[in-house]
Amino acid sequence: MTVSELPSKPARDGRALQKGQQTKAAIVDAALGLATQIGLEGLSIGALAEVTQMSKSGVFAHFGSREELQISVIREYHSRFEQEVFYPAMSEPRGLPRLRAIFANWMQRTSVEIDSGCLYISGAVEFDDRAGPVRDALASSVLTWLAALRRAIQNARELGHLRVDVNDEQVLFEIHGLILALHYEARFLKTPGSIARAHAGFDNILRRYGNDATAQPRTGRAGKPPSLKE
Amino acid sequence: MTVSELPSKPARDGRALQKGQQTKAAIVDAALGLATQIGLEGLSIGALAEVTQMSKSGVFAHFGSREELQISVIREYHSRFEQEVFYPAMSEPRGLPRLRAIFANWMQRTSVEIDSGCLYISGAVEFDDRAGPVRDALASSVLTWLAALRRAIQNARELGHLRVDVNDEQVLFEIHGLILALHYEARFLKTPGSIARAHAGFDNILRRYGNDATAQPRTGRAGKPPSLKE
DNA sequence: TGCAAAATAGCACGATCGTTCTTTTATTCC
DNA sequence: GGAATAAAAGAACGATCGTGCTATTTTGCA
Repeated sequence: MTVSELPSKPARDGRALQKGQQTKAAIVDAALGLATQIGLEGLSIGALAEVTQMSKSGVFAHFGSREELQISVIREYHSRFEQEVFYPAMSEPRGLPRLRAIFANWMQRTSVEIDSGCLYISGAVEFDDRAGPVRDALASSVLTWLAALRRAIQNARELGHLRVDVNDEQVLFEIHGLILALHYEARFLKTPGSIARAHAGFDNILRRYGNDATAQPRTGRAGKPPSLKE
Repeated sequence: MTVSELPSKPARDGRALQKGQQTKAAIVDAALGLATQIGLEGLSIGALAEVTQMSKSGVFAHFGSREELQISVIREYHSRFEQEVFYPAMSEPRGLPRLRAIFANWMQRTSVEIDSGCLYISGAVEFDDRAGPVRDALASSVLTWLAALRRAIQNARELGHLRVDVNDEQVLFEIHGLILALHYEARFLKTPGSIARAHAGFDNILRRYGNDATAQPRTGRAGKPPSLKE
C-alpha cells in the first residue's frame, strides 16, 4: 500500500498530507480482513477500532459514516481482485489462453477464499434486497468484473477458439455457477474435492463449446495496457 | 400448519395444549418471511414482535432463545422445500423423468425466490465461518437435500438414462452451480434472462452426460412413499 | 523551535439488541 | 363457573451499535 495514491490532495494552504492516508489505508486493510470473514454488514466500527488499536472516533473520522467505510472496503477488494485475477492474465495471448488464465487465477483466488471468504459473494447476499450506495458500489464492481470475463469469452469465440454459435452470456453464466458452487460447497459444506470438480466443470464447458480444429492461439500481439473498465 | 404436530406433549397433568402451538406456528411463518428477505442474522425479535403484533417477551417465550427461533425457521423452510420441490417429483418415474422434475421444481422455487430470497443460500453465507447449532441445522438440511438430488442422479445413471461413466458428484456440483448462478445474477444483479440460462445449462448437462439411446424411462413402478431422509 | 492544522482520543447521546423477571390476561378442564 | 395453568405483556438490564461534539495529541512546514 503506497503512500499518496491520490496526488496528495493539497489542504487549504497547500500542505501535503501523509499520516492520514497511511493509517486510513491500514484501517481499510483491517476492515477488509474483517468484512471477508463476517460480512460487510457485520463490520462494526467498534470491532475495527479494537483490531487497529485505535479509538472508535479515530477510526470513524476517516470515513464520516459506516457506509463510506463499507464502500472503501469494496473498492479495496475490487482493486486487489483486479491485481490478482485480471492483470496477470493479460500477459497471455488473447482468446482461449487468456480465458484459461483468467479462470485459473479466479480459481486460485477462490480456493484461498474458501478460508477467508469472498466479498462479492457474501456482499451479494447481504445487499440483494437493499438499495443504496453500498449496494451500488458492490454491484458496479461485480458487473465490471463479469464484463471483463465476458470480453475474454467473446474474444475466444471471435478468434475461432470457441464455436461460432457460442452464446457468450451462457458461457459466462455457467462459469460463474462453477465458482459459486465451489464457494458454497467448499466453504460452507466443507465438501472435499470441490476444487477438482470446479476445474472439471470448466473443462467440460470448453469441451462443449470449444473449437478443436483451431484450439491453438492464433495471435499473441500485445495491445495497449488492458483495464477492467474498457 | 396443522395443530399438534407433536402428539400434543401432555403437560404436567395430562392437559393438551392448543393456542400456544398455533401462535407459535404463526410466529415461525412470519419469521420465515423476514429471514428469507433480510437473512437469519438480520432476524430480530423486536421486528418479529412488531410484525406479529405481539410483545417482544411474548414472542421470545415460545423459543427461549434467538438461536432456537432461527432453528425453528430453518426447520420450517426445510419442510416447505421438501413439500414443494421433492415430494411432487416423486410421482414421476424413477430415473431421468424424476431428475427432470426435481430440477424443474427447484427452478420454479428459485424463480420465486428471486424476489423473496433463499434461506439455504443466504444462510450459507452468514454461517459459513460460524460454528454452533444454527449452522449445524442449516448444513444438515442442505446436505439432506443434496443427498436426495444425488440419489436421483444416481438412479438415472443406473437405469441407463445417463452414461455409465458419469460422476454423480460432478453432475450434482454443476447443477448446484446453475441454481446458485441464477440466484446471484437474477436476485442481486437483476440480469435479465437468467432463468432461461439456467434451463439451458441443465439441458447442456443432460446433453453431455445423457445416454441418448435409452433416454426413455424404462420403469415407472411406484415404490414405497419416499422421503428426503433415506 | 513554534505555530497551524490535521489526526486521534474521550465522552455521551439515543436506539436497538437478546434476555430475565414479574405481573396480567386467556385458555383449558373439572 | 371457578380453579389451575398456559400464554402474553410490561418493564428493566447490560451491551453494542453509529454518530456527534469537544478536547488533546501529533504532524508538517516556516
